[in-house]
Amino acid sequence: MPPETTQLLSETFKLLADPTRLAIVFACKEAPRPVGEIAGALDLSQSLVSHHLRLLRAGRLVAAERHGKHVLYRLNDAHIARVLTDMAEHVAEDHEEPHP
Amino acid sequence: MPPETTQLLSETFKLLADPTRLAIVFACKEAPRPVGEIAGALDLSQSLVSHHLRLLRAGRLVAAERHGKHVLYRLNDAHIARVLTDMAEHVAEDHEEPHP
DNA sequence: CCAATATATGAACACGTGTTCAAGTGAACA
DNA sequence: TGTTCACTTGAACACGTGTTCATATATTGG
Repeated sequence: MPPETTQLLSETFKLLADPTRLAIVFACKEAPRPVGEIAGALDLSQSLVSHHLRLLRAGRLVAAERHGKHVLYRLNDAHIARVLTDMAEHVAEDHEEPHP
Repeated sequence: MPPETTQLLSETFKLLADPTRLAIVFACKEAPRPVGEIAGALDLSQSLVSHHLRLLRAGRLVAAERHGKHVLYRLNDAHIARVLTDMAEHVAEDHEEPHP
């Protein structure tokens, strides 16, 4: 495992490591959504959502596409969706240790 | 998507969001390894590795098992391994935009 | 071209967290 | 039993980063 790969990987995980940003990612998981709609749905300022989307786009977790006045954001590829699903399943598993 | 789920998910991703910690996780991906061996392989202090493993264990990303003097650490479940694999594939994809 | 809507950007503040150094447990073997 | 090896824990420092407020860019309609 080369250190530069570890570095890049950790930076990508870092993008999912903030609750607000993660909520934004989930918000455009099913269908591409414009910034304002995401902000409205999550009750966040447009500015904040835009800042986060900028980072997410830089890390290639989401992709943007312009439609008239709106800019639609979507997940970048299937890997991301799978990572989200698998990690969601992980945390969904119950935390119980078997009772001795 | 309930906010508490988003919170928990982001905290889990946060554990993978540090290069050192991520390297430690990868170090015990194939086989369970004692702390000292991980520290040696990655050229980190035992203290630092132990601190990180504590967090990783709290987040149930790794599990510990005592073998005599040594404490062996391994990945907690298959979800984690899959998340690592998928994300590694994601970052491995080339960053090229199609040339217009 | 001007107004209006939608998104992006910049600066600055407040806060969490990775790291180190030092000292504390705990198991094993003589 | 006491010494040594393997690991854990605590305190303290330095640094990155999420958020807000204010301002800038871009695209459509009149």
